[in-house]
Amino acid sequence: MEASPKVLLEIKAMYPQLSAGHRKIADYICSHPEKVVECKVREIAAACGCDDARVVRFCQKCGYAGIHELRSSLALEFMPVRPRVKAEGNAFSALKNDFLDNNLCVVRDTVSLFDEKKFHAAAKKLLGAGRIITFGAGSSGIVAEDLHRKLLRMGLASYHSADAETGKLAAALLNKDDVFVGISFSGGNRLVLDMAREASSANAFVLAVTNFPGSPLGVCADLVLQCASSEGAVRLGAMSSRIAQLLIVDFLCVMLALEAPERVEGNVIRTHHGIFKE
Amino acid sequence: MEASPKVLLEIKAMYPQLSAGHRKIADYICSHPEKVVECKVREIAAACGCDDARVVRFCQKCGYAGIHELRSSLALEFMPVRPRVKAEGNAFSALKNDFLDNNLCVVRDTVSLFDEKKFHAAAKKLLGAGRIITFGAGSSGIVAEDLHRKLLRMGLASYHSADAETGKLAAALLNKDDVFVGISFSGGNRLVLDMAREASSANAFVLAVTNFPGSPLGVCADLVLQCASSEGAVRLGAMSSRIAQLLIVDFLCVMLALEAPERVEGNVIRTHHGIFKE
DNA sequence: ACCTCTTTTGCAATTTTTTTTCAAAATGCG
DNA sequence: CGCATTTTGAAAAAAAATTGCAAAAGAGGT
Repeated sequence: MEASPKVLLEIKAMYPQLSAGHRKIADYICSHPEKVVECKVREIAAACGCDDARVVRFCQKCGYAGIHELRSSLALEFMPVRPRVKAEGNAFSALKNDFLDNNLCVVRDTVSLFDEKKFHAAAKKLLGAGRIITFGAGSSGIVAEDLHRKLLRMGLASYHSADAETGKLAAALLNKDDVFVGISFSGGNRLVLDMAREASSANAFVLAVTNFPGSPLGVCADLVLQCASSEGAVRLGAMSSRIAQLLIVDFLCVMLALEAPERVEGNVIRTHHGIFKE
Repeated sequence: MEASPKVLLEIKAMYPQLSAGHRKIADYICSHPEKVVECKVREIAAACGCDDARVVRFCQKCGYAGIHELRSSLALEFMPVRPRVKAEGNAFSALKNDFLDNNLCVVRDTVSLFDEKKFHAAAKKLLGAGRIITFGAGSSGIVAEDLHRKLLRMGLASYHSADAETGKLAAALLNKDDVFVGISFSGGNRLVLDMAREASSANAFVLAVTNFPGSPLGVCADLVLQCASSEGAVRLGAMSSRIAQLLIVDFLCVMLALEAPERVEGNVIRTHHGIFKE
């Protein structure tokens, strides 16, 4: 899997500023970039059901002088020989590469740990839940909040409080049809743990998202979704763990959407329409 | 080391059958293949000290209909094949692969847009700021909160409120040494925009994190850090955009740490110690 | 809902680029 | 040296890309 060429990224970034007709061209180009190189304007226009003038104007709107400039910019991105001058291994690009590698690694490792049975079970539990409480401390808190938001969006009775005391109170009031989702990198955070135990003794189902299934939280949970941790050279706050946790939340939502498509239909559509209004 | 493109090998193979004038063109093309893509016939001819007709005839002699065919054949050699066919497996692993690809793509694309000057400038502004306010609506809100946390951790005077009214009030009270960080996928969210404008007219520095530099937020900002958008097959809420935004926040923090190591020393240690307590 | 002002669009004209034609010059060959 | 073939550049022709313009569509403000 390759990174997309900058030219296409730029075009995608222009999307909101484009008219419907121009968007059609943008779509076509992004999904068939090779056509830009091998076809004449006329043919691209035909494929997009419009006049050539529109294609040319599209190029101009995207900052190119015309089709020729777009063509060569696009093609040149792939030409390896290009400026040997790029031999510069400057500090910034080295840093960038480290950062990239580190994050790619987290994504790959976390996804590779995805387990069908566990996600399936988690999705089922959540969909059948009476109430759901999500909680995480520190950086994991924002992940908990994100999950909460997504659950709400699907019409599930989710609750989230950043305040541990309030959350603990709420957790104690859960019952056996309910689910508590605890998120913690280490699985050892006291606030999350207390809440999980509270929920557990109220007979609620405890779902844990953590890097360490053998941690106190993992042990106390009924089901653990595991993140991969990466020991990046640069470690500053909880950088990559948050991303791994979010990947789990995202994938969990994909599973929810598959199990209960009716809950998302409307939302997906609404999201699509709303993309450019947020 | 890369294999030479077929087109060039073919040209080299034609060498013995070429006239002196044509050999000159062949040499030129083989040593500057990118020129074929980016230059007009006229320019290539000039570089070879001949008329354009000769260049066209050269192309024809090599078996191409004209310069256009040579151009596209050459460029196409480098364009990634688009088979896009993914290895089969069960439905779950297919889904997993899609999900993985999509996320790897977001990471790669976003990192590829990292611009040294911009990050440097952003880091400098933040370090020199009197006060900092971060804000994002919806999913971007959690990113804003995450950034806020990290800034605080470095001892910077950051402020964040999830409530737009309060935030707007705070933004209006900024002054020229202060920074407002607005985060929005589309760059068109009204709440973020209002706040950014408020901050802007108070003469604060406006830093935007958005996928669309040309959006209202991007335009109103003094500096834009751009995320890459991905057309995931699965689009549910703002999945990948959040991750792209977090990558930017993370990298920004790496830059801050580089520019002002003294601000992190203590914290990094504290963080390391605290990992298993969270 | 209505009107104004801006943007988008297709057509046709224009300009630019590529290709072909043609006659002169060069080259090969006996 | 002279004929046949190839190569060449200038200019004509064709093709492709771009621009101007007026009509249509859309956005924004009453």
